[in-house]
Amino acid sequence: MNLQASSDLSERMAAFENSCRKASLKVTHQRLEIYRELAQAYDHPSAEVLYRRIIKRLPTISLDTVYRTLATLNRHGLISRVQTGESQARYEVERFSHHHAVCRECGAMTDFIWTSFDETQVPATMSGWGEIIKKNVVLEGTCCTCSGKDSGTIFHMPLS
Amino acid sequence: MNLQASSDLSERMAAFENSCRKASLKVTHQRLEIYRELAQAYDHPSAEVLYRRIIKRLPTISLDTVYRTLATLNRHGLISRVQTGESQARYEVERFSHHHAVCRECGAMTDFIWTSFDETQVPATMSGWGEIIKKNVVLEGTCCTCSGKDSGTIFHMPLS
DNA sequence: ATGGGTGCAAACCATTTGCATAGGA
DNA sequence: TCCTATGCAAATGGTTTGCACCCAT
Repeated sequence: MNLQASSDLSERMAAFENSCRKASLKVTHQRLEIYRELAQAYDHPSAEVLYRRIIKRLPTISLDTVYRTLATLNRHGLISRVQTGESQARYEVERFSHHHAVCRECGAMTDFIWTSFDETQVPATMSGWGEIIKKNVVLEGTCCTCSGKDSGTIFHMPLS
Repeated sequence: MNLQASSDLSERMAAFENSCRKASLKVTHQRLEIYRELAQAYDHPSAEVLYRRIIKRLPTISLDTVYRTLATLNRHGLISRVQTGESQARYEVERFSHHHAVCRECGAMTDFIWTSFDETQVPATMSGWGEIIKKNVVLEGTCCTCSGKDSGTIFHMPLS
């Protein structure tokens, strides 16, 4: 999953600052830390999980700010809220087009790439629906770790 | 969208009763009415929306029972909880394999069939993930009604 | 300087739960 | 009869909001 080396984090942070300015969002210390943490996370963390990680470096931040910032960044398209059946909303920085597989047992969410799907057209019956912004696949099932048949071929990141 | 005539509703209710017995769930008046209402709904209603519809026929039913019943039926696979980014969970009776297009403006959820997608295999990288139970496409965007370019080719059912 | 952003605490609201009763098996 | 399901009400928990202060622009 580590398709990007951590060395380009500063590059991504710079891009984030630019995006903020373009959207006339103030570049605050809190927003930088929230984005940095999410950009480094590969487990689609919830607001609360993110908060627990950030508070170690930024002890004065409040959970409210994390909620508000995630909502703001999502509204501006800088991050994505991920659809899940769980009670807590989860977020990610979209590094490239990908899809999700969610385990019904443990909630682990695995990214995967499916280029040939990305290139297909939606069926003709949907051509009149409207403007399609995202086209994603969601797999649901039981991951190998939970079914006890872990083959070790898929990387799992625990949800802290 | 009305692929099934209402005349087969009694048939579906009978099948539902059988499924309940098979799962050793008691066939109560409330469960029958909740299922009947959901089986006739084409707008993926939330628990509350469903409750407001059912109470007209069954004035003594409580919202809790609707919540509890939806959770129970979902757990047994008799109905499906639909993934959405909204705060309220929405449900449906799966009549046949289909996918969803969700309008970011009005929340309308449109079903569509995509047989060729249903027949495709997931990418080889996911073969080791685990047991896949569902494989669904979610489209997000702006429906024609909201963008003001309604062509009238897609049927929209308002919520509530 | 000034308007958006933050922290705090209180409010909100969808959903869940404890408990006594009612009704299906 | 026995145990599950229901109704009521209170609790829960993720998320949002009002308000005063602070800080990036």
